[in-house]
Order: sequence, then C-alpha cells, then structure tokens
Amino acid sequence: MEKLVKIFKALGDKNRLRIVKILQQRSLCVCEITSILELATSTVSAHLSILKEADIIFDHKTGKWVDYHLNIGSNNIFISGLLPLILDWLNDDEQVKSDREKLKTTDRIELCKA
Amino acid sequence: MEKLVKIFKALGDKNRLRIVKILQQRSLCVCEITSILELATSTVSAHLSILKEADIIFDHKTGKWVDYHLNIGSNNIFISGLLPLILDWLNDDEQVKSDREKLKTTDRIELCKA
DNA sequence: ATATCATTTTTATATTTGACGAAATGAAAA
DNA sequence: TTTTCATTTCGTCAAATATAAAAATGATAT
Repeated sequence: MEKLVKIFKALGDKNRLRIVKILQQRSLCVCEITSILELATSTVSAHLSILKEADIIFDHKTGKWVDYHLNIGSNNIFISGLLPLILDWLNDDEQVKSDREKLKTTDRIELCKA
Repeated sequence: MEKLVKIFKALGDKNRLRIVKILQQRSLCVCEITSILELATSTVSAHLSILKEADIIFDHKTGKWVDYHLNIGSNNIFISGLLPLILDWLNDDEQVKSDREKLKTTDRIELCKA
C-alpha cells in the first residue's frame, strides 16, 4: 500500500507529470529538463528523485550527464499498469504539446555549456 | 492536466486509498467509514470531499445518511482507466484485509445511534 | 414546531511539500 | 593533480495538506 501511495503522490504534481510526458519522447538529462520546465536545477533534481524513488523513472550516467528514462517494462505491477495509461493520456494537453515543441529544439551540447 | 493531477493527488493518500478499497465492497455512509478508519468525522468528510471532487466517488442521500459510491462506469477517461486497476490491486494488502474484516461486522443502524 | 442526529463547514494547528540559492559532490577534462 | 561542470544536498521560506474540535447545516422524527 505504501508503495502505491508513493507512486500516486509522485504523479500528483503538475511538474512531475510534465517530466513524465517529455521523457515519453526520449530520455533526457537534468539540464534539458530544467530548460524546458524553467525551474531551478535543484528543484528539477528533487522532482526526479521523487519519480525515481517511486520507480517511475530510472537514471543512467553517460559521460558527465545523468540520463533519466521512463521505466517502461518495469516489473513493478503498479508501474506496468499505470505507465501505459499515462502514455496515452494528455497527448493533446496544451502544456504537454508546448513542452514537446520546446524539446524539439533542445540540444544537450549547446544547452549545457551555458 | 489539472484534472489528472487532482485525481493522482486524491489517490496519493493512505487513508483515501483505504476508503476506495472499502467502497469496493459496498457503498457506505460517513459514519461507517469513520468507524473503520478510526478518524474524526470531520477528517473523513474532508477526505470524501477530495475523492468526490476528483470524480472518484459520488454521493447519494438515503434517509438521513449520505451514501458514498465508487464511480465505476464513469465517463471520465482517467477514472475509467484507473479504477479497474485499483480494484485489482491491494486486495492482499494487510491494511485492506483488516479494514474489510471490520466492515463485515459493521452495521449502520447499530453504529450510528451511538 | 422542535428536537435529534448525520454530515459539512469553520477554525486552529502541526506536518509536509515545492521552490530557490548556495554549498557540496563527484566524475571528466585539461 | 587541478579545474570544470552537471548534478545533488542543504537550509530556508511560503504554501498546501491532514487532522481534530467546535459550530453550522439540514433533513428526519417526535
């Protein structure tokens, strides 16, 4: 029960749902996500930690970046039930569409040297 | 998006999940739920209001009681996707089992005259 | 009409949460 | 090794949330 509560809590936040919906497009490093959400790096990092703790995403170091991935194919029964629904939902949402537009022109190399 | 956030927020609380899982057995009035959760009536009423606002449950007056029902068969695409999953989940959870045991011996008439 | 009683609303308090900037971390590059 | 730089952790603040007691509501029963 605690595990499911943690998952719903993690999903019950606008900015964390935005993160999930852009990670649906491709895996991203913290600075890319930060640039799209326009929040402080530390704030984004905290959100990612909550999503990771709930098993919704996982991370993988590549070079000096930490890549975050949606945990598609998780063994967690809650996650494997919920993620497909969330992937289907909100694709017409204005916020999601605008975040994804921004993502198209987001280049990690350019972005993170700032 | 706000609507989905509201739903996940509503589900991201132990006591509200407990309520959903006992309403799965049958519809219940506030005093029955209060007796099972062992929380103040006003607290339970607040939780029910949050679940109702999220469209997860609905209420129906019968006599002097207000009956709360799970919103099975809702037109809300989020609810109709999520509720079946939640109905499947947690049925082996200790808290859920113990709440349901308690529910078996809960009689509205006896209970609410106290 | 009045009293009763389930429920909701109000008020108050304690805890949790989301946000940011600054400092710490840790790994890659120089 | 030292510097650089993406990321995390820490300290703090404001806002939101969970809880309960008390007061208000509203409908039923006397």
